[in-house]
Amino acid sequence: MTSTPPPPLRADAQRNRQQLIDAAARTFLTSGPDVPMEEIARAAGVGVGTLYRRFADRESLMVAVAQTSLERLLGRVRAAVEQEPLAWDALVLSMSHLRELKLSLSSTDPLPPALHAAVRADPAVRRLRHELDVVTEQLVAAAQAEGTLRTDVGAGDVMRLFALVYRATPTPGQPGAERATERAVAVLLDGLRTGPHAELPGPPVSAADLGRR
Amino acid sequence: MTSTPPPPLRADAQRNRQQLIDAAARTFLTSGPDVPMEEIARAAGVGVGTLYRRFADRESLMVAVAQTSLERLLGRVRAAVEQEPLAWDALVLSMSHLRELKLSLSSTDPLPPALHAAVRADPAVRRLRHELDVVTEQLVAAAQAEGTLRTDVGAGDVMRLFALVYRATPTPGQPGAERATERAVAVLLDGLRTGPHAELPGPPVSAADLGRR
Amino acid sequence: MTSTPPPPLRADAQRNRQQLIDAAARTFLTSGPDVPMEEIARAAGVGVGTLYRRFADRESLMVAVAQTSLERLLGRVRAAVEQEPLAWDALVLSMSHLRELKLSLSSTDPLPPALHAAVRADPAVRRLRHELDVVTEQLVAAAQAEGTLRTDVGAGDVMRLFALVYRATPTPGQPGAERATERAVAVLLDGLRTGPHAELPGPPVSAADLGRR
Amino acid sequence: MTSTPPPPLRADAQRNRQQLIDAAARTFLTSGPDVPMEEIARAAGVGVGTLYRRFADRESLMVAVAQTSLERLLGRVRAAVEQEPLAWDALVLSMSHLRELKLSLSSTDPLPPALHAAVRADPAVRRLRHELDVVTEQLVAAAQAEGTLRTDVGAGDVMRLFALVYRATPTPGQPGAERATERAVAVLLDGLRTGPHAELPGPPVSAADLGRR
DNA sequence: GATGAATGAGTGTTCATTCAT
DNA sequence: AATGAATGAACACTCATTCAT
Repeated sequence: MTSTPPPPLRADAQRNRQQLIDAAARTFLTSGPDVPMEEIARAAGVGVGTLYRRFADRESLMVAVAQTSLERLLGRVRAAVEQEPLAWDALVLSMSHLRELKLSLSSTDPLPPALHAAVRADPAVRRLRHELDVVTEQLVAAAQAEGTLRTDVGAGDVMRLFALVYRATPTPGQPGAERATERAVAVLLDGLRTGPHAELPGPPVSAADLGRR
Repeated sequence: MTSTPPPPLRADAQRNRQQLIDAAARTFLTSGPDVPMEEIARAAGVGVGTLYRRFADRESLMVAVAQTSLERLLGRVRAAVEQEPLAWDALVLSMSHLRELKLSLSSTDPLPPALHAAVRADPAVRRLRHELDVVTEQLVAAAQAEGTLRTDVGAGDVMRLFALVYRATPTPGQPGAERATERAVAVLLDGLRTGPHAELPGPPVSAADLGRR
Repeated sequence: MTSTPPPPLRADAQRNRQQLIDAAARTFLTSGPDVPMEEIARAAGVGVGTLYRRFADRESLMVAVAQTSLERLLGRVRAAVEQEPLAWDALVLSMSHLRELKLSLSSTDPLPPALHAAVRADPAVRRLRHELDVVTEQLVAAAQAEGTLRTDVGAGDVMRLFALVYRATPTPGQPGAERATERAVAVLLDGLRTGPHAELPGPPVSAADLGRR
Repeated sequence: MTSTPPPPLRADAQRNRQQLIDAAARTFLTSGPDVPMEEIARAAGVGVGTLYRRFADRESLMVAVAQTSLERLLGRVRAAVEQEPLAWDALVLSMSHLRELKLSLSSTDPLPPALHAAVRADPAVRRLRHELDVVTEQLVAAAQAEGTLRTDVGAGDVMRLFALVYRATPTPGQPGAERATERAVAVLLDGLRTGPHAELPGPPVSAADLGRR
């Protein structure tokens, strides 16, 4: 309707907005995607009205949360690439950050279908998702080139496996659950490492394939 | 309060009850544990009133669904034990049935806490769960004895891994997703098979440990 | 619609019907006029279907209860007239039976308006009510003639006063409440007995006046 | 759980709250304690949501109504004490206000047991009720001292008698019913006034005894 | 700009009444 | 004729969203 994009928010408004997103992320994590909007507002220390001033509805809020999470993840993956000499280590470290992402990586989430679709359709999310795919593909290729990662898997296979395992971790997590998740990841890594493995059915799944469903 | 247990249902009511449970299982699967009760009733081809006549509330319905699923799973696991000469194959086959079970294995599910607790507290569920634990422990021990399963994992580790992987499969599942899940399982199996693996953190997780959280 | 009145019920059906009415009376008393029909049926030891075969709906059932109660009351009043030499005593004894009548004397009851109206409109109830009015008027006149009852009250005044006092008695009644009701009645009687009383506002209220509202 | 009591309501909300209570009182009076909440809301000119924002459920609403009514009654009783030179007159005037109170004096009401209990358990109601008891006891004692009230009754007897009589008055009340109630009260007063009365069964009932059941 | 009050649609659950067995 | 299963309308209560202050 309006032809001018909204002007960038003033610094304090920007900060304010980010606080809302953080509160929402936290609240979604602890109480699921159905939490009353009022609870989110309360967690952010503002009234519902204020929340709605920034985000038209639950959908836009969730999209914003997803954007933020993906940005953060992407940053961490890039940092891992910088810091870890071995691509395998960078890959494992990167994937470990999926854990905090339950809400944003749409392929792994039991979001109500409408929300799911909205998140996936958001341009910023798509762009971030694409960048993440690219970096992960590079990492996977590098790890395979250095001989640490089995060569019959694609970035899609890897992402999916980690997403599945991390997804069920109960957020606050008692020590027992933490340990159990670590063990599951370790088994997974043994299955992914170069070695004497059985043949996998079908061709490797690329990062792009993942999103295609 | 009442001294006589309710008499067994009339044959038609019994059939009807099972239809409701099946419809509920299907509907929970496709639309999550929050589906309107009315939708479940519709899926079963009855009015809400009928649904409520059989099940006092959503909770009892879900408990009934869990019981049924667990019974079915247990039956299949036992059949697998009978049929497969190799414990490894029996174990893999057994676990593959977890796929249809998203709702009943409480340790793997994002049920609203109240429902979750109700399911876990139900005596019949507890009993079935226990029997399942026992059989799985035996299977795991047998597979380790025959040298196919790595010896540093427990039945809890195995159940959890399969539950995680199967859980995310969108039930009706397009071919692409099917294939991706098969590949994920295959990688997992490579991680579980006896072989040159990295050391796992902590002691094996038993089936009972799983339920303990 | 049908031009022939229903044939009198067979003896056993008649008995059956009366059992239903008694169960209903008991249940209305203990659980109010809104008790689920199913509970009434259970109290009578039959299925709801049977209840509905005899009484088209809650309304007819309540009318039947009212009829029965009024009949019983009328019988007792007549017996009191026979037995008590003093009209005053007969009156007091008669009125004491109002206590069991909470549901039938429409003028004293917080029935839902629809039920209230239905009961009052029923011809049998009207007839019984009228007979009761007649007898009470006679009793009142006799008591005034014998000099025991103050002469500026009508049968309507008397009935209303007793109805009010008895109405609040909690049905199962702990001893304390019983005693309190007895005391209230005694004060009332002191107000009704011939003696040095203040003048009452307006003319005496007849039994017929009572029903007129 | 919360360490800060809710802040006082904004002025408009305060007004609104009172309107809701008044509407509820009126509606309970005319349509019984089971009226649809929606009807109460409509009577107050607001949506159901607004009603529920102020009162968590029917219970809290009824408690609020009871509080308000008791407060009003207490105020009137105290005013009567101030204004009437004769304790007898103050007592009669006080009691006449019970008429508007059907819902709050729990000992006289056919509320569903759960509501009844909730009202009685409310601390504010208990306190008001206690204050009312105290004042009434004083009034009764004064009237007995001045020789107008018979000495063998307690405040509990008096309160109960008036409550009974006033309770049945249909609130909007046609002239006939008004008059009939006045006559009933007059008879009652004749029974309570000092004079040649029959002996009452048992000891006087105090105000506290009333609440004890 | 922020707040929280108001709205009303949506869903769980109950129960009067009907009807197949 | 008796039973109790099925139906659906009705009501309590919740919460996303809008709007007056």
